[in-house]
Order: sequence, then structure tokens, then C-alpha cells
Amino acid sequence: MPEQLNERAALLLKKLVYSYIADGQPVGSKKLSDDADLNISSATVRNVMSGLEKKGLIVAPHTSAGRIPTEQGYRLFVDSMLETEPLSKSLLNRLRKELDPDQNTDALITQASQMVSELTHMAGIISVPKASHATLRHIEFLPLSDRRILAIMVINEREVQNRVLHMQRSYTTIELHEASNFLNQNFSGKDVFEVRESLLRGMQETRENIDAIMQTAIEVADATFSESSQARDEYRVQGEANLVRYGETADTTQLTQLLEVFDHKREILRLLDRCIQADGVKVFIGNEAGFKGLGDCSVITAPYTVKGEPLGVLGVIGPARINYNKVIPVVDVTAKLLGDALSE
Amino acid sequence: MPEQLNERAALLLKKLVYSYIADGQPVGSKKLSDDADLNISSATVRNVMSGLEKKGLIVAPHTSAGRIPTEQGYRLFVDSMLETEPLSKSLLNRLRKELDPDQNTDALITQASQMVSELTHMAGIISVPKASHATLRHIEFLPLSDRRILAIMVINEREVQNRVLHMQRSYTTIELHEASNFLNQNFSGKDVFEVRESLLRGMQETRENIDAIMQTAIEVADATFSESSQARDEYRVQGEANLVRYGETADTTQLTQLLEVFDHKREILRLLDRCIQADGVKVFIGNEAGFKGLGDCSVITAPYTVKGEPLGVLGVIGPARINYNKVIPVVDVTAKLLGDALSE
DNA sequence: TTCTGGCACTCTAACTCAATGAGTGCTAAT
DNA sequence: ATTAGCACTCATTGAGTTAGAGTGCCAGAA
Repeated sequence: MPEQLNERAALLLKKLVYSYIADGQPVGSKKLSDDADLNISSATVRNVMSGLEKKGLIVAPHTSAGRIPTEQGYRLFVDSMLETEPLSKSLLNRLRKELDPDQNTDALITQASQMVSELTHMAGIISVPKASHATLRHIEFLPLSDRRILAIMVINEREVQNRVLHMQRSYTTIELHEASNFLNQNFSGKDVFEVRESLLRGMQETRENIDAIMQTAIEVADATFSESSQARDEYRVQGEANLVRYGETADTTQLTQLLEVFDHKREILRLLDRCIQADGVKVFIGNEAGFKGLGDCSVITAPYTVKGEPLGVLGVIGPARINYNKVIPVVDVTAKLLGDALSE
Repeated sequence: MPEQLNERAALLLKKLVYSYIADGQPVGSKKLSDDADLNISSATVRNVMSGLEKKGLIVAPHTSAGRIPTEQGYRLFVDSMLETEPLSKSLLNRLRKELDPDQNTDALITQASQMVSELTHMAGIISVPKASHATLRHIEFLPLSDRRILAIMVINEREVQNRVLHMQRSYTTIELHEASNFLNQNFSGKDVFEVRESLLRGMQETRENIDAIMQTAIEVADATFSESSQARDEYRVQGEANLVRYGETADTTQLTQLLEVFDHKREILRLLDRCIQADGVKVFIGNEAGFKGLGDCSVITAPYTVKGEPLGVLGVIGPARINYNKVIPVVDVTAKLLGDALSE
């Protein structure tokens, strides 16, 4: 809203943010005039800082302390004066290795979230990909004791899901084998929901003169697919413990508050949902995230995509005072690699 | 080592521990003489306390404060004067529901650890069961693109494992189908390691005049089983964040120290190993756990067994100042229920 | 105009000091 | 054996003080 920042003022703001990120201490005019390579006295710096303060970019915690960036200060810093460092080769290799595409989705996203958490020393969050397309590849049934069946499905070429079904009656191995053969022959490559629809329709139309195999197939498949639509938890958090180590603040209440947020899954989910459409890294600073009572925290997210289709969001959450130029690339690259791994 | 405790002294120690557990404040003689229903003046209590202190059961943080239990004090309390409360019906039901036996081992142990963590507000730890017996129930191969195969095994009646294999050459669906048929017919019900041995032996003996099906079966099975022996992480920690909420102490360093312990998996693993043989609940107080630099913490464990065979250990870790009479039954019962669930 | 040195001012962090009071140990009386 | 009483110790608290960091502003230099 106010006129653009003076070039020098911008430089000083940048230096100030870097300095504050580095050692967490409010930055005074003296220190800043020394650090910045401009030949400028501390008095001049003071004048400039006074201007920055008027614009609401920095603030002094108290009279005789230096200044620290405000939310808007961080915002401006992140938006227009951030120099992200590319990831080191070794880190990149490590990430690539850990995100080995020969894992199932579940393991992959857990891994991804764990990696960003570890690399950034913040808490990692990741939303479980919504199963946009679920193509049935293969299905198998095994009888367990006492009218229970173990159903194993291969979805999307590589996802293996299994569940135990409680049936009305018991089935023989032969029956089950025939049923799975029937399903595999007729429905392999189809969308699982279509399969279910189709089976249900078939059941209604020909209820009387249905043959035994198909009957079994329908019963079992119905049980299988109806259970599979069951919602699971929608995102994961890893490495909350990292947040504790930021305990320099020693402000336990704030920390507790932050941890409370994780209990109210709703809010986080809403935030992640908001990000899934945007592409590239998104940075929320302080209250921008929309959590109440969660000041001085940042959330950094990046959606991961498969074939251009965004599936979910990967991110980290931690104190606002973090090394954005290191963290942002990590989140960015991990999201990309995760997308690659998921697209096989 | 010293002579037995006076009955009255024991009662007072018990009251003192309860009081300290309840509000975390050192307990003075006045308070204790009021709380205990004995008609005893504070002076008498002081005399008794003085005795307890000589025996090393309680200690005063400083002259003008009350007393708090020492490690040995807790020890004696836990060993001989603990009145565990049975679990409430509703809690028991909840536990039973969450530990639904129709889940695979992995989900079950995660669930169990999560439950104890949540119910006790401490960090939950659980050791992954060592696969003592691994009986092959069923195996299936699906071709993926580019010389890769998806292998799905059902182990122990209900464990479904799957992995992607990179093969030397590509296989047709038919080949793979025949191979899995061969394996299912000949090796179903056998121990997987035996299967592997047996296959390798067969391969060496008849290397030349081996038929194509068996050849494929051997190649694929070998790849499958050799990967399956790959070690995974051996225990899990859940709900570290709970420890933060115990932040009354506000002693961040101690907390950080505790979290460090989780990074050195070795120590925890050793502790858990020590517990697996013992039956019933075991309580380690303070340094008994054998972690260095981890004072004022307790670890409570119980092994979970299937058919009397101990498979792993479930437990919690947290501050020494906890409600033993609530926590112990939770750990105890959860371990039992987990054992039940695992034995189907 | 723009910058700088200087100076008065403000406010926190650190320290001392004394008062408070909780809790103890000891002793003499019951 | 138990208790009341008393002297003693020591953490905690708050007030008062100081030191120093940092600011804002102004007047003079560039």
C-alpha cells in the first residue's frame, strides 16, 4: 500500500531479517551498519529503520532493544528479496534414494514427510493423496477361519490393499478362486467404483438366474469395495518433536498451543486444501495460516503432482524465524521428487 | 537393605507419593499430617520423614521445602504399595474396538502404541515383533513395466506383504502365473526361510534339467525372499509431543535430552530387549532404565505374547512423576489385548 | 538536501538487599 | 511415644539500583 521501498531500505530490511534469522536476537542499528557493506553510520541506519517501522515492516519489542521483522516484514522479505540456495548434490541424491519409487504410496508419503521434517528441523505435514483414479489391476481372495475372507486388491498398478471381510456365510477355496478369476477377467483395468456400480446393477437385473460364480463374486466384491471407500485420516504430521528443540524461546505455552493445533485436524486440513490448487511453494507467515493463537509461526507448503494433476500437499510448520532460503528449496524439491516417484 | 518399614511410615510414604504425583509440589509435614487420616501431629510426621530420608526414600530439594520421593522411594512405592485401579468398562471397550484383530500386524502395533500414548499422555514405545514364525500361505506375481514384478505374499494367514522386484529379464503373465501356482502348490504352509533354502537346494542339484516353470519360480522366489529378510526399523515411538505438555517443569534442556534419546535408537532397543523375557508389567524408574542423562523419567513396559510366546514389548516413557496406578493397568491391558488381536 | 556525531532519554537485564514464610530439627514437657 | 514450641535455614519475592544497549532528535558537516 505505501510507496515502494527505497533500494537501501530494502537492503537493510534484508540484512536485518537474515541477522534475526541467524541468531534470534533483535537487531540494533549499530550491528546493522557494521554488517551491511554500505558505508553508513548507525545514525543513518536508525533513520531508515524508523521509516521501516512506520511502514509496519519491523518492530521493536521494547525501547532499548533492536528491531525484529513483523509478519509483513517477513512477507515482503519472502516475496521480493529471498535468494534461495539450490540444494546440495549430496542432499539431492539422498532425497532421491529415500524416495525410491518402488514403494507403495503410503510408505512414500510418510517417507517424504519424514525427510522434510528431518532436513528442515521443523514438523513435517503431508496430506494423503485423494485417490482420484483407482484402477483395479488384480484381486485375490483367501479364506480365513470362521466366515472371514482376506481380500487382496492391486490398485493402480502398484498399490496393494488388503482387508479382512466378514461374510454372511463361509466360502470354499474353490468358490473364491472362481470369483476372483471372474473379476480379474471381466474388470481388470476398470475403475473400482465403476466395478462396484456395474456389479450392483448386474445383481439387480438378473437376481434370479444368476450363476453361482457371479453370485459369489458379487457378494465378495461388494463387501470389498464398500469397505474400501472408508475414509482414513487425511494428513500426517511427522517430527513434532523438532519443534521442541526450537525451545530457545522456552515459551512452553506457545509450544503447547502449537501442538494443540495438530489435534484439531480440521484447521490444518483446510489450509492444505487451500494450497493444493496453487502451484509452487507457498509460504504462510503467522496468522496468514488462519490458525487462531498461532503467532510467530510459518507454514511452507508445496503441492505434489502426478502428470500435472495435484494429488496432495507437502509442507512444514515451524517458527516464523527460520531459514527460508534453505527450507523452501527442500520443500519444493521434495514435493517434486515425491510427484515423480508416485508417477512411477 | 535396612530393616522393614514401620507400618505408619509406609502409609506416610504412600500418601506422600500420591500427593506429589497429584500436584507436583514437594510435600511438607503439615500437609501430610492433615491429609493422612491418622491423628498425628506434624512434628511426629517430621520425625517419621526424617527416618524415611535417612533410608534414602525421600529427599528435600532444599532446606525449606517439603520432601519428594527419590528413585528408591518410587521403587518401593511401585513394588509394595501400589493399588492399581482396574480399567473402566468404557475404556476397555474402546481399546478392544481399536485393536480390531482384522488388521495387519503393522497397523495393530501402531494402533496399540498410539492408544497407550493417548490414554496415558506419555510417549508410547513399541518394539516391532520379530517374525519368529513366517509361514507362507499364498504368493502371487504381477508383471509391471520394464522387468519389474510386483510380488504379493500372504504370511501367517493374514500378513500381506508386497514388494517390487527388479529382475534380470522380463517375464510374461503366464510365466508368472505358473510360477506362483507352482509355489503355492508345493510350499503353502511351509516356513518362508525353509522355502528359500529348499528352492536354492533344488536349483543347485538340478541346474541343468530344470523345467521352465520351476526355473522362473526359483528366480522370482529367490528375489522375493531375499528382500524380505531386509531389516526394518525395530521399534516405534508415538506421541513424543505429549511429553512437551508435561512442560510444567519448563526445563527445556531435560526435554531435549529425552528427545535425543529417541534418536539413539540403540539404547531404547536394548531396554526393550531386556523386557521381552519378563512377563507382566515392568517399571523402570530414573536411571534404572540405563539411559544416561535421563533422570526423573520412568519407563513402563509389558511384553505382548501370542500363545505364550513373547513377540515384542509395548510401553510408555515419561516423567517419573506419573499416575502409576492408572498407567500400569493401561499398559498391561493393552499389551494383553494386542497379544489377543495378534493371535487372531 | 543528505548524512553523521553527539547527547539525552528510555527501558531491560542483572544485581543486591531485606522481608517473608514454608518447612525443618531439636528439645522439653506430656 | 507423642507433641508443642522455638530457633534456624533457605528459596522466593519485591523493591531499589546500576549498567548498557538502543533509540530519537538535533545541529552541524558534506
